[in-house]
Formats: sequence, C-alpha cells, structure tokens
Amino acid sequence: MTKKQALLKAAESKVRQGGYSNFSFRELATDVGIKSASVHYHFPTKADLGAELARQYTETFLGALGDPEVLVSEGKDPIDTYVDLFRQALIKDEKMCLCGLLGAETDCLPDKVRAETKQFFERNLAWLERAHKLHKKVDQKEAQLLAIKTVSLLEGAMMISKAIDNNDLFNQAVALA
Amino acid sequence: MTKKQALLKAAESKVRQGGYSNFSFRELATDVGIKSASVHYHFPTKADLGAELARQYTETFLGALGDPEVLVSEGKDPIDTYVDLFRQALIKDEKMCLCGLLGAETDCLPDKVRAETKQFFERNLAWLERAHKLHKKVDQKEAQLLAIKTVSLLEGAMMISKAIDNNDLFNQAVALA
DNA sequence: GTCTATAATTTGATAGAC
DNA sequence: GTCTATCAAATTATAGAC
Repeated sequence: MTKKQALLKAAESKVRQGGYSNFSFRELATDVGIKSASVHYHFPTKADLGAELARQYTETFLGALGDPEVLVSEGKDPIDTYVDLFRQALIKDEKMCLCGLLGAETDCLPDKVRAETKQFFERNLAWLERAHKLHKKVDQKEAQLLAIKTVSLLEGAMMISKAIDNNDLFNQAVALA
Repeated sequence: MTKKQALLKAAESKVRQGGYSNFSFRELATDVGIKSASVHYHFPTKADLGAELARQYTETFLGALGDPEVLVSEGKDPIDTYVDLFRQALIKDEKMCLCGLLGAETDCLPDKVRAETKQFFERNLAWLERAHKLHKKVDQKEAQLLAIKTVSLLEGAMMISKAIDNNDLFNQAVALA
C-alpha cells in the first residue's frame, strides 16, 4: 500500500469514529511513520484529504455493491446485498458509515468535502432506486420512495446501534415486517 | 434567561451543526457576552457542559412529546406527534437532532456525554414502544421492533436530508406506505 | 460571577534543506 | 518524498484579583 493510501486508511478509521475534526495531520503522520509536514506533500490541505477520503469511500462502497442487474440475474435480492454491506460496516469495523457521520455534520464541512458526501447519498439513492424497480417491479415513483426509506433506515439504525452500543438493534431495525 | 441557559442554548446550536468538537468555551463566552474563564464557573469542564446539554435536550424533547396515553385519549396518533417533533427540529431549526449527531460520534465522547446520549435513545425507545402498543394494539415484542424502526428511520431521514440539502427527502422517508 | 493573565498543548500550514 | 524548524492561531483549563 502506498503512503497516500495508508494515510487515507488511517483517516477513515478516525473520521468514522469521531467525524471530520477527529483526525489531524500529525496523528495520521505518526500512524504511517512519517512527519506531519510530509502529509502536506500528498494532500495540500485537510479539506483535500477529506474530499479524497469521501470520494474513495463512495467508490469502494458502490464497487462492493456491484450491479443490481447482475445481482438480480443471479437470483439475489439486491436489497439484501445492500443491507449486508451496512451490517458488515457496523459489525466488522465497529464503526459508523463514513458519509453518515459526515452528512450529519454537513453544515460545518469544507465545500469540497460536503460535495463528495452529498454524492455518496445521491449515488446510493440511484442504486437503490434501480434495485427496487428490478426486484419488486414497482414504478419509478414508488422505487424512489423505497430508496429514500431504505437508506434512511440503515443510516439511522447504524447510528442508534452505536449510541446504545448494541448491534442487535441494527438487525431488529432492518428485519422485514 | 440565565447566563447558564444562554450558554447551553449557544452550545446546542453549534453541536447540532458540527458535533461535540464544534463549540469552544471562547465562542460560547463571546456569544453570551462574557469571557471564557467565566464559563468554567458554570461548567467546570467541557464534558460537564456537554453532558448537561444532552440531559436538558432529552428532557425538553420528551416533555414536548407529552404522554402517549393522553395523546391517544385525545384521539391523536402519538406516532404522528413523534414524527412532527422531528420534522420541526429539521425544518424550523434547520439542524440535526443533537443526540443523533452525538450518537454517531459516540466512540469519541467523554463518558458522561456518551451516557446522556444513550439515555436519550433509551427513553425515546421506551416512549415509542408504549405509543405503538397503545395505538396499533400490537404485542410487546412487535411494539419494540416498531419503536426501533421508527427512531432509526427518523434519525436517518434527518441525516440524509441534511446531507443532500433537501427537506423533501425527510417527508418522503416518513410518508406512510 | 466575572475578570485578567497565563500555562500547556494541539492544530493546519509553510519555508527550505536533503 | 521526507525532513527540521517554525509560525500563528486556537483550545481546555487554572490561579488569583475584584
């Protein structure tokens, strides 16, 4: 892994625990074994690092989801795949969704970080809309509503499971019926 | 309003925008017209202020909800009342739920702030459980599930509406069917 | 209750050598 | 790419006067 990727990885862990303000160039530098001045070589400003972090997180997340068309053609329910990815983020990493935390503090983010955070949700909604249309055969408008409800429920369930410190809550929140 | 209440009010606004790290004693002091050292007279440490903030927010929130039994006896759906309180927080204040934001960054909070944040959700779940049992006449276990789903959906819908900067999303997320 | 003064630490960022 | 050195600003907190 390149130093740049190691810096982003260290930053992701910290932001997913305490938000945008919960990492400093000095801490990241120590984590990867360089000095804070060197971090500025890879990322001119903190906002640059934050924006790149959100951008890569979005890419990785959507990449892990795959194409809803392909999932359906394999006989899978794409919504189950979506829920499982959130579950994994919470249970395995024991952390919030990066963009969930950033989204909540959107008013205080640098412009470019806020823009990337917004993109995460726009692309997630687009993915879910397609998934719902394919799987449940609902119309456009209904698929849109279901997409909004799905991502809202999942982000909220993550947040509350963290707050109460009980992952069972997540599973109960996302259980059918 | 006492200076102490004014300080808490100023802190609430800041935390609901950017989280626990988004207020400093100096800023609060300036907002209410005193010096930062004087803030320590009212709140020994930042954690003390944060804990008191979350505690009062919880009290005010549950106080505004009222008793679900009374609401039902007046012919109201207590869940509608609950949704409306969240809607008001988002639309009128243009801010996240205080404890939603704090809950998301729970891992990095001082112990006493984390504890008060947890209480907010425990008491909200208890309120919703009673409300669902009264209104929909479901059994205990089902009411518990509905409570978890309700608060998850609302907190998540707030977060995403903030992130995408479109309050219509909130209304779509919480719309029935 | 509020002030001045100050301490100790952390932060984001830059200049310039290697 | 990474370093040393440094800066200006901000932060939480305390001591002690009024």
